[in-house]
Amino acid sequence: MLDIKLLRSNPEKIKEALKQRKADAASFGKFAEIDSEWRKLTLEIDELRARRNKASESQAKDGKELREKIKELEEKKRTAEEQLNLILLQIPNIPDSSVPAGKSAEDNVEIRRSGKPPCFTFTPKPHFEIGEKLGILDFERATKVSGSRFVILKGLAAKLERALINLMLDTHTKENGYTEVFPPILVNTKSMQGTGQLPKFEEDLYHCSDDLWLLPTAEVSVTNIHREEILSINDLPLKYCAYTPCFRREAGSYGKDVRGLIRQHQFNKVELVKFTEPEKSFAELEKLTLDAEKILQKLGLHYRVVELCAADLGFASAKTYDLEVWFPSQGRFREISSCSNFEDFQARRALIKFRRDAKAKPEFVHTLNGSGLAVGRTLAAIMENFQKEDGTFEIPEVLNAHL
RNA sequence: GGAGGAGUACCCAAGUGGUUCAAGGGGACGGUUUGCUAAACCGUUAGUGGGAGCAAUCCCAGCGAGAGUUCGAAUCUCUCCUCCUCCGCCA
Repeated sequence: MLDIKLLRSNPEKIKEALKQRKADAASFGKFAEIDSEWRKLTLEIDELRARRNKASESQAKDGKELREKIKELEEKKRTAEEQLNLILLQIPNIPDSSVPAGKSAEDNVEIRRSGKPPCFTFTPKPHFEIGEKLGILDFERATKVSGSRFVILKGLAAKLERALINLMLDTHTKENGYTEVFPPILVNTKSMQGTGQLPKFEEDLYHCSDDLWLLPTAEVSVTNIHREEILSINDLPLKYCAYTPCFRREAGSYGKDVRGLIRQHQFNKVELVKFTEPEKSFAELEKLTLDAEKILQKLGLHYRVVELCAADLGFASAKTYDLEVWFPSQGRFREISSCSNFEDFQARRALIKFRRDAKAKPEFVHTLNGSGLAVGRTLAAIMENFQKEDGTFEIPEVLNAHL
């Protein structure tokens, strides 16, 4: 959520910024109108209430009339407030000034590369062929059990999945200084609103009974750990890592990546989340990205870091680096991690603040997160990059300690 | 799921319709004293959100959340949430 004061004082700046990310500026066309209506009502109500307070002090009898008038105006104010809130919750974050302009994902900027693509003396196979042939990936039965875009990992694949999770968690906790948490996987509506999944992206989410939602990413429950809290500056930066399954409906991606582990309704991910002071968040984003990269380096996978252009940024993000890993069967890089600085966008929605010292006014923290990494895609990348002509694949040395 | 109980500010806590437009204590912060620390004493302390104003400042909201009754609600009524105790069920 953006600062409402910014919307009042400088709407043009925001409209300009939103154009960059192809968001519709029309979404808050009525903002000014409704906002001034709201302020007018607020003033009127406050004055009436002041009069009522005076009247009740002297036990005068004209309070009834005032009460009815107040009730009427409050009703109107509530309506305006709801509309205003809906507008505010649907406006995306403003891209940071360092973010490159662009029209689409084509305009993302490569920042750096690590390693080299593997050379094959044969035509490399896609991971799902390798896995099905080895009997360790079973898409057919998973479809029977659940539906399309599900998989059953069997034997070595299941074991590798677990080893990867452990490698990631151990690296982030022991080497990168994150605190491991295992959060709820079902969350309430307020949490989904806090990080920005709702109200706008309901169609991407699984909604359960009792008004609970399945996590699309651990970002939601981990960031909301500190919702409506005032943190001490001594605790910053707070760094958490969490392994959770993630659930996405993938509405609107029919026909995309239909085969294999790349795009599943359920997948495992290790997530990194940080809470920082505003002036440190961009430096922390660089570090967080390096933390995620470290896993790919340990596994010996070829990857590149890409800075997303304004048009490709996620709803809540001010700046994002994607890590993309090489997939030999496709001859291209695919996203395996996304590391973002949300600045105070999520903190404002979720009311996460900190105090610089005992007397200071609370300020919003900055929140960041990144995948460290998407586990299924990592497994797929290992199978493809380290495959041998006989249809088997090598297991990176570093995983042995975790198998 | 059933039956009870509770939720007041950073913490503990008084308060069942109008000098409580939220006592008291602890803590925290500031000060006096002191070579330093502690103690003692004095003072400050609901944070927050919102509105008006160039500003000093003024006003409004707020006792778990929301609605209601009333001239007036922490206090009465209803709904919901959370926690605790007992019973039942359960990995």
